[in-house]
Amino acid sequence: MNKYDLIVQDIKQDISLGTYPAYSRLPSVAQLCQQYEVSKITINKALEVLEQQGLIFRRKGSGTFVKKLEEGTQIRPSKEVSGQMEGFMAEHTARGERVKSIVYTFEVQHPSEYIAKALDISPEDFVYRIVRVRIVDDVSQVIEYTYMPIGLIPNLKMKHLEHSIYAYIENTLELRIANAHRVIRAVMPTTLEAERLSITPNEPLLEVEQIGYIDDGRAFEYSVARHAHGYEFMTISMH
Amino acid sequence: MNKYDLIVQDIKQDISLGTYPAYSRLPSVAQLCQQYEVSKITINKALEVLEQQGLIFRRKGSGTFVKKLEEGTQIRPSKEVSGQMEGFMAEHTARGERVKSIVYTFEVQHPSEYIAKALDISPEDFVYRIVRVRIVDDVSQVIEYTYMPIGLIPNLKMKHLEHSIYAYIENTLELRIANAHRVIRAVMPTTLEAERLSITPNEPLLEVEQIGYIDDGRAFEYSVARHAHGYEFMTISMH
DNA sequence: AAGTGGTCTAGACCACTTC
DNA sequence: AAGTGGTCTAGACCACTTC
Repeated sequence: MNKYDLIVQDIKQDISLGTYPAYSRLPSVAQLCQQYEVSKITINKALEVLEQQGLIFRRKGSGTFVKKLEEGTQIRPSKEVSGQMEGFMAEHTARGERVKSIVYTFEVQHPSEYIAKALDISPEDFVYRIVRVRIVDDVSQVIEYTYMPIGLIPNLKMKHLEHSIYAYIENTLELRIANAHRVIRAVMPTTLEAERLSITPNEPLLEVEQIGYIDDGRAFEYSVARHAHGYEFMTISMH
Repeated sequence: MNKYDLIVQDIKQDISLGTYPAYSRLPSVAQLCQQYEVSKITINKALEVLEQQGLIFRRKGSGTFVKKLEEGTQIRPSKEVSGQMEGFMAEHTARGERVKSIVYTFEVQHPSEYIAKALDISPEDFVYRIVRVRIVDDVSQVIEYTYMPIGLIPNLKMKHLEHSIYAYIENTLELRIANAHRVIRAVMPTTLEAERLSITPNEPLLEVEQIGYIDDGRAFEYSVARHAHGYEFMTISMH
């Protein structure tokens, strides 16, 4: 673990315990350097992470302050702001929820031109096509259409789909998932989707189209997830 | 302008001109240090920015590589990944589009308890309540419900609403907008909204609920924007 | 004038990949 | 063994705010 990550965790804890209450000033960078026995750059990196997670704000010449948290915001011990890249399973089981999956489709086919482009492969390569509904605490939450190149993700089995594909990729294949590009839209469900999600056909869905990348830059996943039941996507943006 | 920002701009240009094509390796950090006559930390910071914008990826022990851009992705010369915090007006006029606003409501009132909490003010303070429809190239794109504390944003006038509130805040009031917390959902329009947006009542909208902050940590804006016509919200997340 | 955070340097050491 | 990016140090200088 890096020094700055440890400092991030420590300051996070101090904020969540109320040692540093909302609007209070953190010790100055110089003081934090002394306290943690590190150099200025290490403190700076830690504060940068905390700022990007929306927990503090920094004012040149003035100091670093604890942000007032909005109602219902939880300080996460993990690195993620809103649990984006952990995978569906990890995110929900971490909250103590029961997750099930119904797999409607699991086949291998040639990708459409659009998907081939997104994954940066040839239309003559093969991809898995997976259709799953994810069920959290007995409520159908989301229907996912996932495409993955078999060349990159070999030997994918039904049992992985029923649990976590991400765990298979990271633990068994030992690939490191790096980041994802997402496009978010509002859509209406098709008749089939409404049926599979047990919703009325006039409930809008939040569609998240995603291309996931591993750390060597290759796209390992193109997916479209359509979330029901007022699913919320949270994000923090810097000016 | 910082050194690293200049390097970011320069490398961006080299990528968009094809000097560094997709999948090619950038010069090593050491080489870039020589080339730009800066230290390693400066190059690192520049590459960090480019990575967060999704233009490159870095592999320890291996090098820094140009990412394959998805179809339709534009490299922006500005700092923003997806133009989140520039304000609606600036974002669209930058693209050469004509932007108009219809102001339906412009009044001062006490905030609801929920909005008072979001803005971290008392329910006895006053806020502007603004309802606007934004029209881009003669198409109604979005209806916005905006609440701002009059204590923080004094003397707001109709002419600002018709153009850019952000410009008024940054240029006239000289407040610096720092960041925003957003929650995104899919919703259906009300009958009134469908009318004002000139859409059918069964077209889903992308709702973006936002709290905007200035650089001293105070919330200057609570707003709910409901976007029509398949508006897309784009984001990049790191693992 | 004193304190603050932001940027930057020259250099060190490390884990990792193999250009 | 050589090259790579990532982290970290001790210290400098700067713009900014006034703790």
